[in-house]
Amino acid sequence: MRWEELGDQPCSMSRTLAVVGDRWTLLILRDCFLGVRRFDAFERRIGLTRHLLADRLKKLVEHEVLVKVPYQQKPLREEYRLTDKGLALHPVILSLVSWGDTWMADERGAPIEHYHKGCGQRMKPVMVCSECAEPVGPRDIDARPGPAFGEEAEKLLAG
Amino acid sequence: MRWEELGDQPCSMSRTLAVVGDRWTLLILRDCFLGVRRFDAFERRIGLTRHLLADRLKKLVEHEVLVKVPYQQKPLREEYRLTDKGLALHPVILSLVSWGDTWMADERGAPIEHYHKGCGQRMKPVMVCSECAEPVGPRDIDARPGPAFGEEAEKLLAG
DNA sequence: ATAGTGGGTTTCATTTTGGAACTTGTCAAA
DNA sequence: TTTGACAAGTTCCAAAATGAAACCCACTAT
Repeated sequence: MRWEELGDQPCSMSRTLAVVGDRWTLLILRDCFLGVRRFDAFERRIGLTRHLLADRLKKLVEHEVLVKVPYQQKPLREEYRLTDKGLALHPVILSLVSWGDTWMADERGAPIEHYHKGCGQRMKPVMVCSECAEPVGPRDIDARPGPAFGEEAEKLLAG
Repeated sequence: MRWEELGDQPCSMSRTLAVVGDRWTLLILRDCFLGVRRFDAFERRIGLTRHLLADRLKKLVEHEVLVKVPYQQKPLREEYRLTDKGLALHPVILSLVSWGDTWMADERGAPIEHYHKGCGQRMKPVMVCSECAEPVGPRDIDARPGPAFGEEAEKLLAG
């Protein structure tokens, strides 16, 4: 299976990964949430080649995760900003960072500390249920195929 | 920058991506959370080549996200199970799936529906602050470099 | 006139991936 | 007793993606 086919799977995770499931793309998005907007800033901070950076930014714009917004005319210069669709990826970034803080830190602890502006305390993100607000763990969720789950995909459940 | 260097960055996200930042790896983990444990089951469900599957599983075992557990002798057969470190990736998988449900679904809706066993209702995962339990959005977090943030990395903040 | 900046594109060698066949140890059926 | 199947890989080769470096273009500042 190739990249493009991934997006056609009857699985939300496959479809998500078809858009952001790439280490460079996720690092670009991390920087977007930190306020980075320009081509050369991404290049310097992330250390990827211009070639790939141009390609990944183009794909993110095609998928409407980022938009190009002019910030100057003569010569035309555009910067990349998160759309609502892009901003909605915040929990993804947050959970990746949080896992790294907990499981991949060295003896000095997490490189970046996160403070919640609302309560002022140092925090970790926690996943809860939208309906009852209780924390959700790996065994707390029942996944049932809905109407959009194709028939040909049913057989995979058996496998 | 190559894969391996990524894990040496003073950034929890880079370190996380050095372990799981790969579309196949994330699809393997999705299946792990659905209870898949065997080589050929991963192969059939995900549709990746055995070559890559073997490579990705080996890396996940090296990083202690999965463990190999024998389930039969003569001939020896082993299955892959999530460790505590692996189980801790649940919020990552959940947030990826949830984003896909919201932003990549077709007109028929999400392919899989998620029910919270605790309250029985159809749910979405929500990120909240560990300290005050309020939902956290992109603008609600203040990221400050901690003691483990290297000096050479400070300059990136300016860029 | 020269150098610098921002945002790329081109070229080409090196890596990674996809696809398919082959391996090893064991059991079960014809 | 040959044949086939299963599970979990490994090997081989062609095709695709990546990394490094150079090049391009429209401006601006010195």
